[in-house]
Parts: sequence; C-alpha cells; structure tokens
Amino acid sequence: MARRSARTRSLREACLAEALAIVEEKGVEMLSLREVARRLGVSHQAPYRHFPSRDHILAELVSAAFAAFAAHLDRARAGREPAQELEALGRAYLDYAARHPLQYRLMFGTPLPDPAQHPDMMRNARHAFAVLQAALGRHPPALGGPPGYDDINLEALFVWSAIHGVASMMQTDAVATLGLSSRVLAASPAHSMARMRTALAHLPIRAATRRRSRS
Amino acid sequence: MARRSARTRSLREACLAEALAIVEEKGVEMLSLREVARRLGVSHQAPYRHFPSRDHILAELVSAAFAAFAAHLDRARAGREPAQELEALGRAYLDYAARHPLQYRLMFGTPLPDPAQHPDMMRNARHAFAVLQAALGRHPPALGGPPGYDDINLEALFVWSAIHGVASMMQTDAVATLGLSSRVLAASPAHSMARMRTALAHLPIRAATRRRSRS
DNA sequence: GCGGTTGGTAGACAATGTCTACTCAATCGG
DNA sequence: CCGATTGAGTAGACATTGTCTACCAACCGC
Repeated sequence: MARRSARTRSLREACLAEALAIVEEKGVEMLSLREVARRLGVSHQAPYRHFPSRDHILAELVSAAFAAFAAHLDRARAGREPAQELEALGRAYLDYAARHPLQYRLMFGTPLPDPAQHPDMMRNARHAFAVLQAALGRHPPALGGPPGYDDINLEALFVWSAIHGVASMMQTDAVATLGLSSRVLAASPAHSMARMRTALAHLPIRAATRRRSRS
Repeated sequence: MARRSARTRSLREACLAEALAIVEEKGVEMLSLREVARRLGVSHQAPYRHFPSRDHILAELVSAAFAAFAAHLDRARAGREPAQELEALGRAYLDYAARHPLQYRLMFGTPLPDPAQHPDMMRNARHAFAVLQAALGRHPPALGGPPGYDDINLEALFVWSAIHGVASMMQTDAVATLGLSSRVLAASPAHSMARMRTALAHLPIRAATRRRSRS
C-alpha cells in the first residue's frame, strides 16, 4: 500500500517536507498528520513512528522556519558596510515576510508548542536576533562607549518590534478593510523604514544605562 | 435538560458571552460551539439556532472585540490636548493589548472569517483607525498645509504598525526565549514609544504628496 | 536460528463542526 | 376556537482529526 518512492529517503524527511508544503499553502491550522500521511501514501499512523505528536512535528517546522529566516537575514547582511547593514536587514526582513507569509505567521503568529518541551525550536530565533544585535552594535550613531548591552538590546527590540509590526500589519485582515489607497499601502513599508531611520539617527539619551533616569 | 437560567436573556447573548469567556481564558483555537453549549447546559445544536456556523459566532466576537478596543482608545484620548493625544493613545493601546492578550490576538493574530462575508466585523476596526488618524491630524508637527490625506495615512500606518509590533512582540514566544533581562523587557515598550516620539518629532519630507519623490 | 528492535498497518476512541429529522410550544389567520 | 406555521431546542448521524493500542514483517546481532 505504501508508495515506496516516498520512502527512498527516510519517511521522516518526507513528512517534514510535506508538512511544510501544507503549511505554506494552507496555513498552520490546516496542518494535519493524517493529511501528511495521505499525501505520502502511507497509513495514518506512519508519521507517529517518527514524531510523538503533532506538536513535535510542528516544533521542527518552526525550527526550520527560523533557520531559513535567520539564514536569509545573514545572507542579506553579509558583506555590507556597517552603515548599510541595518537598512539591508530591514529590507530583507520585510522581503521574507512578504514572500513567505504563512511561514512568517508560523513563527510569530501562532501559539507555538511549549518552548520548554522543545528546546531546539527557538535556537535559530536567537540567532536571528543576534544578527540584529550585532548589526546594531556596528551601527555608527548607536553607541560610543562600552558595549552597553542593555542599550543595544532595547534598540534591537525596538527595531525588531517596529519591523515586525509592519510585516505583521500588512498581512492582517484589519488593514485590508481600512479602505486605504493601494498607493498608500504600497508606500507604507518604505515609509515606516524611513521613520525608523530617523528615529535611530537621533538617538537622544541612553536611558537604560543611567541608573536613575528621571527621579 | 436545558438550564433555564441561562436563557433569561436570549440564548444568543448567552452564547456570545460564553464564547468570549472561552476565548479569553483559552484562546481562539480552543473555542468550540459544543463547549459553549455544554457550559450553557443546552444541547450541542442549540447554538446553531442562532449562528449558522462557527465562523459567524467568531465574526461577532471579533466585532465586539474591535468595538471594545476602539472604545478604550476613545476613552483614553478624550479630553486630552492635541499634544498629549498620541502619547495617551499609544499607552492605551499597549495597555489594552497587555490586559487582554487573547482578545488582542483574536483581532490581529488569527486568520479571521472572510471579511467579505461578515461585513460588520471590521466596522470598529475602521473606527479605531479613525481615532488614530484624527489624532495624527491634530498632532502639531505632523502637518501644515492641506489635509494631505495620504500623508496622514502613511503616518498612521507607521504609528499603528510600530505600536502593534511592540504589543505583538511582547506576546510572542520568540522574545521570551531570547534571554533578555527582565529589566530590558520591562523597559522595552516605553523605550519604543520614545523612539517613535523622536521619529515623529523629526518629520523630514512629505514623501507621498510629492509626485515623483526621487527619480 | 532466534529474540529484540525498527518501521509500518489497522482498528478503535473521543472530540469537533455540521447535516437532517424530530418535538414542543407559541402565535396567528380564519 | 382551531389548525397551520414558525421559532427554539433536542437527538442522532457523519466525516474529520489527534491519539492509543494491538498487530505484523522485516532485519540484525548473537
């Protein structure tokens, strides 16, 4: 009954590939182990030989997605001069989100399997963040003195949040129904990036490293 | 068999209330019409008398969530002077998202029922956006000349995206696993808002209204 | 050769959304 | 006042899903 061709390489790989395909074409919530098995021409229980539960296969998909995402960012950044690094990262981020919307939603939009039970799932999320941290550390106006860890992290969170906001907003049903002109919608990402640029260009105070910032 | 008390007011209302309760305590994906029925002590088909499908009840929840959200923003804004309006809006936004995370995810995080088939669902989303648009229109540095619709919309999208990014990021599993100090995490929203403030304080060019901005 | 492991199958179970058939009461036209 | 209609709720069924358990058939080291 089982389609042999699919098992040339271990069924495990095939399951992951097929699951990813389903996620990319129909979204996470449509991912079903039975559908995976059906597509591979194996029994509905075959995938359970390789994954203890749906969450486990999901965790691997998330992990792979973060890996691909981080690699994409890394590629975009590599070789640039510090001045253009952040710009390139931002563009690459939005580009990735726009090109793989469902994969992006998989990483940032859905309740993920408990990270505590799937320790490797987030490894490459950390890597992606590290890329951003490093780029910010090299960003000319950002710092002068010591590494100032907290400052960089605050800045990194701001940049990441803002970019994520744009990427996420553009996929939301909400914006689509606001009746905005397509001109505005198309210009919005670039505009937001411009705003972030000016925000970073005018770094006013280094709040976090000052013990008592205002009192 | 049916618990009469629940039907004092029409079962319809009761279903919506119970469904909202489920969403708020377990998340959208855990919402099941059968569970609603069970909690209300009615047969599993009773809700279908009032809602043609799960999507229809979901659409009403989304609508109600947007209404509450918009009202919250409106309340926060009311009576402020233009200079503090945006600030108050931002704070209120983040406050709402932090206090009703699952409801926030309901509005912005999940694949919603097709808006085309549930026309009223997004009405209050538009209202919330309108509040922001209006506040930006009154924001001192933002404009000088004519209404400049596109400019305001671009700015509104930027502000909304950035704030949404912060709200959404703070709920993501991703940030939790970055190993950031709780000090940074706690300071992040305020920091991001500060950055947005400087971004808006230094409005450089009005890109959208210039016919050909760069070529 | 033989016992265990490895990878796969088949059947069952409960939960869910949804369809259809039914019951029962209220209401309303005549 | 009576019978038909309709509104509201019940009950049973079906397909789909995740997951459990039992089974089977190679294969591999001893």
